[in-house]
Amino acid sequence: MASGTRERIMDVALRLFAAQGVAATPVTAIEAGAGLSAGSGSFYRHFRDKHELLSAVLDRELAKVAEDPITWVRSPSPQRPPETELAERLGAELAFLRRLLPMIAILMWERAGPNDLAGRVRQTMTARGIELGIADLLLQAPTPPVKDDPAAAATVLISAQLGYFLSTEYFGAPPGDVEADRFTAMLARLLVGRDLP
Amino acid sequence: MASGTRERIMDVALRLFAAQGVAATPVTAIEAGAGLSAGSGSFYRHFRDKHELLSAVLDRELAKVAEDPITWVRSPSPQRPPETELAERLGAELAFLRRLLPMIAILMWERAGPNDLAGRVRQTMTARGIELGIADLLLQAPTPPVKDDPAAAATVLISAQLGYFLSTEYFGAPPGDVEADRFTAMLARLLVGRDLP
DNA sequence: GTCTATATTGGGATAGAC
DNA sequence: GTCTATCCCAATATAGAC
Repeated sequence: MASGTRERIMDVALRLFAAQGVAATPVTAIEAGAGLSAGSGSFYRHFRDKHELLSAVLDRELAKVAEDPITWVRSPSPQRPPETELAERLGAELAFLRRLLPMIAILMWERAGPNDLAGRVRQTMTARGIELGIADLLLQAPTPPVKDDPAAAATVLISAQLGYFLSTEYFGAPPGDVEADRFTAMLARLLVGRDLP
Repeated sequence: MASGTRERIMDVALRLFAAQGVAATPVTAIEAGAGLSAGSGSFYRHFRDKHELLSAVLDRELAKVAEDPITWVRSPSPQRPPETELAERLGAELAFLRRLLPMIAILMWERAGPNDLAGRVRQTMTARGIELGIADLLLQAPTPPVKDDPAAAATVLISAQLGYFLSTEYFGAPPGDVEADRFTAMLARLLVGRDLP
């Protein structure tokens, strides 16, 4: 089918937009990447302009991410220590953020844009339970600080994950060159607060 | 002095670059903002091209930030509980990040660029003790997790700060709408781990 | 639906007068 | 050191043949 072209255009655009920004990605490059002739306006048979393309790409991607469940082990052995379970969940969450990365990258570039990109991405992150789904797990092993203010604890958790992720992606390395496993393990340990004085 | 123009150009450029990105900021806009005639090439009497301007702006800004000490209370009353002191220090750190914001924003936009922007900003953040200066404070009140792996704990700390900050700046709101004080207080509490089971 | 060709604009950069 | 004027190119978008 010839209208797979539209899909191919969106695939390429997502990749290029994320890699170099919307402004820095000429339509000609998108055409080339989609197997069309570089200077031809063939692109415009499929989208009115670049902005419409951007919208379409984001909608499709957000929809995909929204469908695709976070794959983490749904506590198969319910007797494991809570910090282990939490650490695993945190790892899955980092992977989920990695899926969102292209959109986050675009968001950074298009901050000033007319579309409410921030809102749209934020909504997906929220809806996917990145924010709220956490709180209930925290409540499984609540240390006093967490019990006092679960929302703040969840904020610390999400912030740490997001910061670690963005630092790795944008600065090329995690803060302090600590690998992901070590990071999530520590974060889980601090939240669950086992071995204490 | 007429060569204050160069400084004015850099001032305007920093603002515009941070607000809308380098690519989206035409030289004409910079000229206009600096009080020069919009279409004139007067800009080029001061900088060879936009890339040189970008470099100059970053260097100047990084130098400024490097000189300017983080203003936090250097433990005036040494008997305060460590989580209070830590919370204060975390607050000062957030303010410091806010100073770095324009450069972080530029970094996000210019990720693909030829200059090693990421490296330069990262170096400043590191040099300023954002990474290492933390560890010693942590050691003032080391909970077992922190004692076991101070580097990982520091990474959690920095990541949380960075994530909270970026989320606020780019998504328009902190994760979970928790204000800064509540956030830093919780982070400090989790790290210092006072009241425990 | 894709091509070649082209109109058109916006922005980077230079020339030369003042 | 700033101006006016201009060149040049890259990129958007369209026209019309196939």
